Amino acid sequence: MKADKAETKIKIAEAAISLFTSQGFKGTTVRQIAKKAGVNLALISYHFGGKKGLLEELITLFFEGYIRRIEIVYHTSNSSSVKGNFIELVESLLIYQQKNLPLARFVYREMTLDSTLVRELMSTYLVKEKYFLQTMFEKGMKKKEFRRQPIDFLTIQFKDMMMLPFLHPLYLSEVYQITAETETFIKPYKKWMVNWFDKCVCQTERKNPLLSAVQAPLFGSIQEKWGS
Amino acid sequence: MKADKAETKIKIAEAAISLFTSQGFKGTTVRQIAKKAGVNLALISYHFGGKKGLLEELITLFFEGYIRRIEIVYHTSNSSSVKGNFIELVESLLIYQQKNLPLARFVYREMTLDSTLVRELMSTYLVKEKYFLQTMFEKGMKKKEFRRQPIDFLTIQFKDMMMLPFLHPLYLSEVYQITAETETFIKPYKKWMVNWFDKCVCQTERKNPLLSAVQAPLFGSIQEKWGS
DNA sequence: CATAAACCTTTAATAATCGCTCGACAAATA
DNA sequence: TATTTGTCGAGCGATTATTAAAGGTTTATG
Repeated sequence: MKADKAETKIKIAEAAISLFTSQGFKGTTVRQIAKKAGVNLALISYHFGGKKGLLEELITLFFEGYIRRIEIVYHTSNSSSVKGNFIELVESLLIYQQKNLPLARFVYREMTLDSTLVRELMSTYLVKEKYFLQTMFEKGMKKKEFRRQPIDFLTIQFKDMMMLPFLHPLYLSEVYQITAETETFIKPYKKWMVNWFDKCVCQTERKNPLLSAVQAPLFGSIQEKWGS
Repeated sequence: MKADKAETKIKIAEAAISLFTSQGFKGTTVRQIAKKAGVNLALISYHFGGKKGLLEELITLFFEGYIRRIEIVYHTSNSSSVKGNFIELVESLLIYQQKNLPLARFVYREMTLDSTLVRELMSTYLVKEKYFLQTMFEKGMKKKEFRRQPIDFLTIQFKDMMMLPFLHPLYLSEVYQITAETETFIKPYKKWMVNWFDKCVCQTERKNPLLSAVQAPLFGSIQEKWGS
């Protein structure tokens, strides 16, 4: 019996993601993957050119989609404020990571290792990510919308906050009974990040007495612009 | 020739930490450890009861020191403000992690896996850590020193910010040319975290006009209390 | 100082498991 | 029918962690 080629490939990939996520790449055997996928062991080498090829294909798949999301927001954002751009970005990336939660988790973990693959991925994708984020932050600073502050730390913290719930889901569920998988998570966490933008990233109105004076009546419309 | 027992054990532990950190636990073989430590292969099983025992001993060692640092600040802090307590904690934990940077990195990575060991460690150490942190945050809120906000997110973000530079040092050095190993790192990063406390955690003075009015002349002494 | 006990280290070997490939077979394609 | 493509079982060669047995060294005891 000969199933569809694409179908078995997907079955292998799904099984691999699940196992890599909970056990790590090195901690997972091709036999486990084949068994979980319900296919023959040799098909992994046939379709992906071996265990290592499977890993690279999965990681690349994740980062391609990840960077694409950033580029889309970067180029086609219709928000007038930079903070608005960022909020669109936050929403897009949270949804993307949540949809690919196990994949994201194991990719992020794997990226903490030392290997030539990791270094290649960093110079390919993460340098690009850094460029987009820092350009956006700088834009916000130039417009006096953001407070001037160390841009490296700012970028790193933003990325880290975006990554946190998907790198440590077991920690969140075991210690805090928070599940990043559910739909109910994204909303409050997004709100939390918006609050961080307001308090830490944006220019505080206190430093500009004039703006502070007119702030109250304008409050509604400004909020509208930024989205809820 | 027979070396000192403790000496051999330390050599093995150091080699293991180095290799686990860059290659991961599963990615490291006992032969590599023995070769790097310059000792016989069987000594690892002899001294640590096998590779797994070595892992558990190292992780436990790290968390024991980690929790002790928290407890010390928690019980013996001489700061009058809760924010002052936290700043002492930040400094103590940053130094501890920096002194054990490779160990911290591989422990944090290993904690993102699914295993009974990880779950045990979480319920043993991370639940305790959560208790201390949340109690401190609640104290700050009761004293109106901290703004009322979701305490789970607050605690998680604090822990995450404390962990960030030590879980992703390769990312920081490859993409940002930041090295968490150097002494020059702690100071600006600590400052960054203090700023986060001021902006995001603490009650803003704007909400209390009276305090705001007397703030300027008192500025010096308050700053003194909190430490630089 | 001599001897026994405890401790540390090495050699050699074991069983288990690893990723991967080969040849046969079946199904689709031409 | 001939060829390509997908699937499978069997098994290869290499490597894994671990251990048992024995040798060497230190320490305690008389």
